[in-house]
Amino acid sequence: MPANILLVEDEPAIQELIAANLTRAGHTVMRAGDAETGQRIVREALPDLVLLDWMLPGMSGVEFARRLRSDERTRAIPIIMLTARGEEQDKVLGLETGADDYITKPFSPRELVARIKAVLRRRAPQVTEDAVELGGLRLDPATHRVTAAGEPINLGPTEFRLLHFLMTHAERVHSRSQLLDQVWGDHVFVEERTVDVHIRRLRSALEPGLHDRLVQTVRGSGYRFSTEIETTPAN
Amino acid sequence: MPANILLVEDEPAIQELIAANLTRAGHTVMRAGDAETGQRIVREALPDLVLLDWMLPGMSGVEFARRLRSDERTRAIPIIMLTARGEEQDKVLGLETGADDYITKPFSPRELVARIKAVLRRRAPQVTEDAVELGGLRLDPATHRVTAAGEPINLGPTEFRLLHFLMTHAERVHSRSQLLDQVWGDHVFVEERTVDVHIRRLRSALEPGLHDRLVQTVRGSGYRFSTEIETTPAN
DNA sequence: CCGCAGCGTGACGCTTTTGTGACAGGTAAC
DNA sequence: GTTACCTGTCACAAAAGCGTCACGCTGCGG
Repeated sequence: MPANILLVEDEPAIQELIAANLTRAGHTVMRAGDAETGQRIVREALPDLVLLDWMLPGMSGVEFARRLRSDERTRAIPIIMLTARGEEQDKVLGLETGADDYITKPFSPRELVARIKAVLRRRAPQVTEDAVELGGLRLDPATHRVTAAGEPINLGPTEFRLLHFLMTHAERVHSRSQLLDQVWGDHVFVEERTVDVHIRRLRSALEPGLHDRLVQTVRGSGYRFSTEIETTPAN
Repeated sequence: MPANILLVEDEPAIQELIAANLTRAGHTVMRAGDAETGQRIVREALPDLVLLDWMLPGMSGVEFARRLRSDERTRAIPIIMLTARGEEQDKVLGLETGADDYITKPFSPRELVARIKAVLRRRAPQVTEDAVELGGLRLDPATHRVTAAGEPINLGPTEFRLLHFLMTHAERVHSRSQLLDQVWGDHVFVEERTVDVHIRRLRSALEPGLHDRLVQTVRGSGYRFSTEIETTPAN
């Protein structure tokens, strides 16, 4: 679950260290060396989370947090306070000012990443996806199961996502490039023909000669999931 | 949302004051003047929440909290610490020991009731304390026992909690990070792969080749407890 | 009937994910 | 103290998927 994180920290060495760890964890990091810069970035970029040093030149972290909370657009942005040992009594104040969590320096990179994850998840409660039932097939994201007339069908992760997408966008034709974007993600780079191979694997996993017809080829365009089985002209 | 609340407070006047307010808010209040009495009540009555004075004769509040957390049955009970001004640095210690919140004396009755409500709501998705019976396995939180066809199965605390969660949320796939949150707790930071190890220990504790199949791996997603044994594709 | 572009298919290294055994602390009971 | 668990974390082994390729088939326009 990658996020845009604003790091407000005046100490360059610490800033660098933290940023490196966050990047390695898959997050995008924006940096600010002082509160003013931080505020500007917040307004312009609307980060998903703010990592905020307690001691800042010019404006204290608490004041920074207070301003974030007073603006409607930035009110919901989670804040994690960074405090040094010996400022511990301030943690309490930090929490009361509206920080969602705090970490005492020095901290382990793992703890930092874990707390970020926890805060982000707390803010964005997971949406439970509903099961799809179509053409005698049933696909349930919650249990990660696919069944045809009660009989379980074993699919690999990619096949599962592929079928899920096709079923939730049934009757529509999707080009290989569309499928790559939606199922693989728009950041990955794989051959378009790879889609063909997974379609094949998906078909052979479904009951051959029966449900595999639900996954149809549209020559020159792409693939489609359809409950209307194509009639093979008996010529 | 009325609750059974245990109040551990040695000062009679304060005890009386708090109890009156809680009762007026619709809660049931049990009182203890010292830690020993408190512990006994906790074990016997399993309150929904513990209001815990920081300074206690005999045993500190932190020690009290620690013991609560170390017992399987009382682990999930939320704790709110009561601290006097000037003990503020201890708040941090209190939080880190496992308290869910803290309140500084003197406090307003309204604040107290509000915080109680907040903590209870946060803990709201309480798992049932009833025995679970599923797939030939029986797990009883009350007696802390697991049996398969009458035969007892020995599990460590973590394995027990893990199995308990999986069984009470059967058929559903849980990612490692979800399991860490639900079984270990949000404030614990351990490697995700630790889940794997405990799954393995859990499996090998269950009857090999038989009940261990109930704990299933969903590659790329996580784990699942299911009575529907996965069909191994007969290739 | 031919050629060509599009698609199906089987095979094959390779990477990622998961299982497993071992180990160093830590804790509670003794 | 000592003993017997638990626990979290490794490193390594095993397994399962994945992406690509080469080749063969198919349908369509000439």
